[in-house]
Amino acid sequence: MKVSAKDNPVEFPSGVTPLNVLQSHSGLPNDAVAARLNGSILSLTQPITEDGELQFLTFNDPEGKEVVFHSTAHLMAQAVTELFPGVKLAIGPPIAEGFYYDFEVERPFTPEDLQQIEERMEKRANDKLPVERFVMSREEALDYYKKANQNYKVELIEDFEDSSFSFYRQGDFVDMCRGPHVPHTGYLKHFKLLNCAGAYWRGDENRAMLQRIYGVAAGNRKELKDYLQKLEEAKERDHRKLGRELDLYSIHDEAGPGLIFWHPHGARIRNIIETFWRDEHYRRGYELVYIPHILRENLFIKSGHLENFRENMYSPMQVDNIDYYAKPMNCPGHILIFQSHLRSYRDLPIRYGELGTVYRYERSGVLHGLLRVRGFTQDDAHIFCRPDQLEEEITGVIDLADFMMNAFGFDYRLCLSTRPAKSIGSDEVWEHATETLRRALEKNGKPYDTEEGGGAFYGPKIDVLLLDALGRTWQGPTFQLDFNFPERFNIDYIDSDGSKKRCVMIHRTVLGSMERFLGNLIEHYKGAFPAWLSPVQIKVLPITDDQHDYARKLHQRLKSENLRSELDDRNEKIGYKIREAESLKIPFMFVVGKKEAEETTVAVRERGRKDHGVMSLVEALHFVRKATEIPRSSLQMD
RNA sequence: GCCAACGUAGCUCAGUCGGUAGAGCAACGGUUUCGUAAACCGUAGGUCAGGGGUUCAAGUCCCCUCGUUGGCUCCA
Repeated sequence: MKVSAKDNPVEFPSGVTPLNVLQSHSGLPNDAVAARLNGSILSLTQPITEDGELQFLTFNDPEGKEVVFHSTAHLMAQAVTELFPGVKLAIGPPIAEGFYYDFEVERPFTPEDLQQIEERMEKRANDKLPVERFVMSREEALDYYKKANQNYKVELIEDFEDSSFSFYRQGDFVDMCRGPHVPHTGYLKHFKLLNCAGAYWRGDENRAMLQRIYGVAAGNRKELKDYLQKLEEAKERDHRKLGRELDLYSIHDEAGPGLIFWHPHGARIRNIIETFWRDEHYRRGYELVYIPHILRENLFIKSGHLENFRENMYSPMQVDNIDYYAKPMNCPGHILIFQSHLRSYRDLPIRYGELGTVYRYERSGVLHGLLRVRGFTQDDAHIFCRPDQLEEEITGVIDLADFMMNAFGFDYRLCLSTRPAKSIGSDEVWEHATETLRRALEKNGKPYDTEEGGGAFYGPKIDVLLLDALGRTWQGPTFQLDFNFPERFNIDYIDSDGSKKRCVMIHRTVLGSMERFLGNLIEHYKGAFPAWLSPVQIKVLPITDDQHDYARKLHQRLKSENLRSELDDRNEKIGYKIREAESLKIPFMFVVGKKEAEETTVAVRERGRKDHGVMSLVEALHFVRKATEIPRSSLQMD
């Protein structure tokens, strides 16, 4: 049998293991955790029976990482099995940043349990128990798990058609698993259990609630430390913490959970973004509209919201014996405006935009700061167009979203979601629409992912996933094609031949919602907003009382230049004022002492310990202007 | 909604065995007039989330409700 490793073909007897190869060759990674042969991933101890090129995988390869995560999940399950006799095992897969395992136990795990489990894991890792693969027939496997009273495993087997199943054994612990795994538990050195939580069996809320333990593993001590540090940094960036510290917003038990109160500084940022948003939409041929917040029941019957979205809607209020609902979406309102006239093919496309506030009932357990709320303002728009305009419109929307993401410094990924199992409309229409989206994406040139079956029931969509400064992704803007509303509402236009034709409708946001976007933005910038967004751009800091007159005049001058300035004329030392301005993340500080007042100059300090020295007023204004400029797109207007 | 943990001053947090509420910062009043990340002295601030129970006595133990946090499910 011929196996080549590192472009070095060597004959090996059939049944050689990657570990053998590793030991008989120099120059191969000594930290390999698994191998790849002809596209499939192998344990290092798995005998090779076919020719091919052998590659070794370390923790730095995605597949190697997965193997380590998975093996660590097994190690944890072993520890839990030993410490909690009678525990039932469910599943324990690797996930993007670690692993988890679901258990059914007598009582939920406590933080002390986690520590104990972790200690037991370390012990078993030190034992360097060999991890051995073996196979049982379907009947043997079923019998084995039935006898062991492991009903979740029994259910898993019953759901598969396979005639045999692979198992892994380490010490006394056995788990059914596809593998592959590390050769022995001594490979697992750097791991930490993070938290435990309830999780439904198979994600179904009607089924048993199991206890899930999450953990993380790393290739070495430093990587583990770095990962834990990243978690700490995420805490420092948390928009709920910064929102309070920077006095941006609050939520009140008294008023209701999930409802946001924007304080002056938070409102200031939101206002800047909204003005920016409106200007850009007018520039791009959108018309902005306003619609009421409560609408009659019949409209939501017609739209299908009461049928499909009722559980997310607030209970109705009765007026003159008719039910009115707070709107959970803006589309029905925009459709009514569209339908207030007969529309010609020449009128299209019509783009109605609105910063439209909607109310949705969200289950109490899902609320989260600004990111998941019950009342929020979507940067919504609905585009009504002819089928032949669809591609150009989508292209325009992608371009607008790109502009927005760049303006706020977000990197992003695009994702195309196709037809889900439960959906309306003909295959032909779906195919055409999906292809149109795909063409627009191709033309755009940026890479994109495809999520098969991820679309809405009424049409395919493109999602924009924001990547923040920590590399975390957030669901942001979304563009959805809709075949449902045009049918339900008979949204038509008169074509050039005088016949009625059905419109195509696009729902889109380019930020997501103001609340969620602001939340993302706070975390992205760690509260240190660029000057154009900063609620306060300049703090004027007189050194002693003698400069108060000059400082006040300076502050007034800055305000008259449309700069957002605040004056700190409290009786405090300059170090104290600077410290506070720094912690409030104000971009510029104009320090004025005796010298500056006499010479009509300012000592300019920039956020982050940068002293730019003394400047004339004109210079200082010029300096600040560059940073406070509002981004504009270089549109080719025709 | 479900599982778990948590809820003490505006914020961050102490509070032992059940014995009657504490610090730092912030606020307020003074003193100080100061050159790039915390001057000094003083004052005030609490229905210990809310309600019920056990007890001679509850921030502390038990139950219920509300809220928050981490997950599950769902989503902008």
